[in-house]
Amino acid sequence: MRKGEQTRASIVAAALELAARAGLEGLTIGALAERMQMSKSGVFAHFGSREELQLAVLKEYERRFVEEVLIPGLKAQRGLARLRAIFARWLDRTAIEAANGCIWISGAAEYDDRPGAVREELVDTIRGWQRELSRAIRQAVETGELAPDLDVDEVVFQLYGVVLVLHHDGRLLNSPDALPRARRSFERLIDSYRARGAAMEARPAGGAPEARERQTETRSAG
Amino acid sequence: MRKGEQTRASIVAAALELAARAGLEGLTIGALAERMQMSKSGVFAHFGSREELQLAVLKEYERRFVEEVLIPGLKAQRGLARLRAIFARWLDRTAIEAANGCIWISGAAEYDDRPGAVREELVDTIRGWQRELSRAIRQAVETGELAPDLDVDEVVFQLYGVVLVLHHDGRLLNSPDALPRARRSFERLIDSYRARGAAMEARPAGGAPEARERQTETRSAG
DNA sequence: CAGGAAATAGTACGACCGTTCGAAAAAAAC
DNA sequence: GTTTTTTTCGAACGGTCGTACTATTTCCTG
Repeated sequence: MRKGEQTRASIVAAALELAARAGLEGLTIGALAERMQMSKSGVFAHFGSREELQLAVLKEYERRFVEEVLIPGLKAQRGLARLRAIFARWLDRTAIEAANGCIWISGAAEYDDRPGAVREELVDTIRGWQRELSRAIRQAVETGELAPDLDVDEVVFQLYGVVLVLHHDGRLLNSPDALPRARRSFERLIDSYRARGAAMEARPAGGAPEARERQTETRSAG
Repeated sequence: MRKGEQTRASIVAAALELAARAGLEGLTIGALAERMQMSKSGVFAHFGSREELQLAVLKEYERRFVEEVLIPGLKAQRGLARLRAIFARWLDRTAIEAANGCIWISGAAEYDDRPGAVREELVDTIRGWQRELSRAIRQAVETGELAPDLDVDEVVFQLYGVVLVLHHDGRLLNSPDALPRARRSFERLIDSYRARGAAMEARPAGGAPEARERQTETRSAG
């Protein structure tokens, strides 16, 4: 049964590239089969339905996203440094995707009105990512680097907006300035939320009120 | 030749509603004919091709957008008041579209990789709208309400991001807080670009982390 | 090297798509 | 009221889609 899983994985990888360009809804079994140099039914047999294929693509996309954006970002020191690291990687990835396309963003447009398993998976995934962002922001508040009275969800909202417009301008309008603008927008945003006055540098360890961090707990609904 | 134009106009109006939900790419002549209680070929004859239908929808959408957002906004006094009026109407319209869908935004995802007349029309229209935004911002600089050294295109970039994430969160994630968050994000953004005092020393952003005062209350999360 | 299981190919079906074409119906012109 | 133009219809075509079903090939194991 080893060959099957191997083939399936390479099909998903190819599907990921096709879906990045044409969207999850534009992903077609025929085109995928042609790209794999397989028959339609040969590809189909690995998933049983197109929807299952789309879900597999969505899960693989998330896996790579976490691997490329979140995991490396968690190596930075918790607080503003980590938030910066995560967001910088997110921006870089989105900018690269200006050549391909982000299936979360295209999927948001495709499935915002289309109920079903794909939409649910997409919503759950994006909510999960926003939860990770919230955590990073909250930690930057706890370290005293960001203002204690900020609205965490609103910061997430604004950060997401920066990424969306980066994708929009970079991909539809072919704006070469989009990436530096997104970076400056982030800095300006964070700057407006900086804690004022006392204690610019906080010490995570020592007499900190909260418990020790757990780096392995990245997702709640695994 | 009067009946024809009349029918065509009502077809375009119906197509606008269908396209708002399913996207320009999901707009189908069969579904449109059914909604109009006409035959497929009867609908088709008014446009000659699907692409021409999509272009007609795009143009009608822009006409309504200008009529509902830009024109009323121009009645406000030029400067920050006008910018506020325009953006407020834009947000309201986008929030309403959380129930339907904005074909500029869905179209951006659908056509960012698909060359053709529809994409060109979409890009031209959006660029035109961004140009109107630029003008309103520039006027607010000229009146002395916004900082003279701001990057107009970057403000447009950030404003567009707010609208995109409003649409995203409101429509995909069904977030009820999206609209007030978008409004506060706008106020915070504008506030960070306010002209400070009289002609002060010219120091662009980069240093001076303490230059801004906090006057918007961020803790009013209701 | 067998034999059974897993993986792939081939073919066909029904549904929908945009589009074409000629006839019927409706509207406008005279 | 008749003629001419415009508008609408109905049927059909070629194409692509996801999927089912049946062979055939390939792989793994005893």
